[in-house]
Amino acid sequence: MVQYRETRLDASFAALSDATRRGVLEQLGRAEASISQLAGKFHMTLTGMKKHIGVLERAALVTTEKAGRVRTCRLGVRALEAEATWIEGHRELWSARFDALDKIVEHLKSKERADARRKNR
Amino acid sequence: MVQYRETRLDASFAALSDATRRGVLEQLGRAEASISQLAGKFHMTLTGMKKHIGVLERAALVTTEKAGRVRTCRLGVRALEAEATWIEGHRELWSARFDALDKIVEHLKSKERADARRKNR
DNA sequence: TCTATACTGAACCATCCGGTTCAGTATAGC
DNA sequence: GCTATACTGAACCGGATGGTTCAGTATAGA
Repeated sequence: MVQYRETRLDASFAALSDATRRGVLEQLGRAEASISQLAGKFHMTLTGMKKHIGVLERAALVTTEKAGRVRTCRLGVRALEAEATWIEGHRELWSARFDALDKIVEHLKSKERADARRKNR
Repeated sequence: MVQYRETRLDASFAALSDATRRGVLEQLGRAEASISQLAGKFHMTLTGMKKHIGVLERAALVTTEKAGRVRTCRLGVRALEAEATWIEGHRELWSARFDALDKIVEHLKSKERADARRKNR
């Protein structure tokens, strides 16, 4: 039996799974932008881009603010923090296993070398 | 104009966007397991779990090997490496911005304090 | 006031997703 | 050889996704 309900992570990883949205994040990392600017840059209709922004906003990766006609998009504060934490937590698991594997391989190699020396004597 | 085609990342983030699959990764971090064992643990049909494993395998997060009737699943070597790299690369961007923000806030605060002192004089 | 711009929302479409059932194949063990 | 187990594959289902068009509202600026 396993606990598996972390909807915030669901939303963010889903948001990150689209190359256009990762591109938007990259873009917003350089400078804030309006929806129509982003739509232009990614060759997409305004409506299409607005949907992407909606996804990023729901995942709290982006925040937006409307002034007059223009909605300006910015990177969300604390964005990617939870995701990085999750991944790093699990990388530790992996790393431990790799280290163990490395040691075994190293051990085998040194044994091999010893055997070779013995043979050449 | 922006480059946005990195299908490997697409696949992994999509794989990670499902809580069941994240659970499976966690589980496989503790011990390797057969598909039916995983299916049992996550209250799902064999077929359903097999699909999840397929997704994880295509994202190279998991590898499997069939011996006799049983297909054993293990964490993939180098799993999560690319994903962590991407996220960390972008967190740097964020961090830089946060640091800048922190400085501004700090500046405003100290100014506020100075104003308060001046007023109280 | 008129017009161009910027967004918003509804509706539609094809495709994918998470899950199922059901029918099949292959192997372990008596 | 028989049977239970473990997987595989096809087909189906409802709902989400990524995109569009079209029609609307609101605001900036001449």
